[in-house]
Amino acid sequence: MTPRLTAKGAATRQRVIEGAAQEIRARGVTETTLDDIRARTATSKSQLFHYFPGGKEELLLAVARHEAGRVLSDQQPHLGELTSRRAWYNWRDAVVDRYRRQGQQCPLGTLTAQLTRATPGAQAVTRELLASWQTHLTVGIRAMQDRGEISPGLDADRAAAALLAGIQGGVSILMSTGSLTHLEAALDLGIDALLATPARPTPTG
Amino acid sequence: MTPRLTAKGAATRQRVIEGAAQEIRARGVTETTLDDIRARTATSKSQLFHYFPGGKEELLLAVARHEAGRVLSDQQPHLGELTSRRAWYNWRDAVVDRYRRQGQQCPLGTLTAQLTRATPGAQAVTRELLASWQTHLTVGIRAMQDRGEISPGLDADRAAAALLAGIQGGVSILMSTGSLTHLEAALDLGIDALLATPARPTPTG
DNA sequence: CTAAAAATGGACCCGCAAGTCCAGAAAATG
DNA sequence: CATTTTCTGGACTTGCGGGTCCATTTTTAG
Repeated sequence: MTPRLTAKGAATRQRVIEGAAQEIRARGVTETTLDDIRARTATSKSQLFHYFPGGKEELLLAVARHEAGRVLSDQQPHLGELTSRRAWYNWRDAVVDRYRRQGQQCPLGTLTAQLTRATPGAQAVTRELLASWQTHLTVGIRAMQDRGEISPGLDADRAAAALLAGIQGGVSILMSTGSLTHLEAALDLGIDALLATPARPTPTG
Repeated sequence: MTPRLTAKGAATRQRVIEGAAQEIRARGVTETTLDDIRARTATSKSQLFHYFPGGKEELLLAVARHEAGRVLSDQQPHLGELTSRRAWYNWRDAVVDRYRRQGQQCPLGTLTAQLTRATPGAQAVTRELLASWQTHLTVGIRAMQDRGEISPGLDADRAAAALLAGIQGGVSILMSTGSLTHLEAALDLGIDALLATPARPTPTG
């Protein structure tokens, strides 16, 4: 079934995925044809189908996975150590920066939008990405609660969900308007709401 | 240029738009062909091009406009009179309800994602929808500020932007996971944050 | 009632892009 | 080495779907 890949083969396969990702970022999923990918990655039609027997759909899914991986790694190390107010602000800046750079191209969003209907696998990619992202946030909130910087009464997971929603929405608005203001507002107000929570029952003194 | 429409013609045109919207909701933009629309609306190819000389793109744009209109009207009358705490909660419920009903089909999102690259018009539709939506929220926040229920120091427009982002993100997560929790969390925490704002500079006695 | 304009039906064209196929080169294997 | 497997090139097929065209019917207008 799955033919063993030689080093060369694995390299080619990877080259195709990355080239496809670039092409999709540059021109959009719907506008990208296998021939475009073929041209950019200096491969032949038979290679594409050799490494992705499921055709375009399988290739797009691989690209989606690739892009999903980048989303979180681009937020590291900040996302992994949300253990101080400072760390939260650093993370915020990393997120804003990442999406400022990315601009209006959202490969993953359009990819999944494109694939969701067809493949259950694509939906899983998004689902896992979101879950992992949210977990990181929840862990961060809990850490702050342990340090007494956020009220222990707050539902960490629910707060993380809301914050994540704000980010997603900010990004999606960025896609359609080109403006970062919503993303920034969502992050700023979201984090402020978290950190403004009285740590302990107002231990003033 | 634009041929005058008879009553019959206008009706047909409208039928096509609504049928196309249904088809797209049911099967997704990319999967929907002119022939599907033709079949569902009991029209002929020539009619499609008669009423939408610009072809599929023009038709999709019309559908996008149609769907955009529904987004806000579905939130009325609540969205237009956010002048009490009660009203805010009613609006919240209306939003959640609307998207619960819509489920994982987001015609507008996929439509604009599909069109944005091509037409500047599609981007304008989204932009205007978001702007109008946010304005309603801002007006509501200001109203609450006037009534002394929200601190006058709060930046109403920025808060509205954050809330809107949360909704957008909640919806987009709903699309990819089928779960309403994020939308609810974003709305609940967002509104709570607004209404929890001390009305006046803590006039405690 | 009649001429013009609009509405409709549906056959047809055409290009594009996904997918197939086979033959030949390169690499692994023993 | 030999031979088996993997990798590569590229011509070819094919179907689908957007778009065109024209003939016919229906409606409007004077």
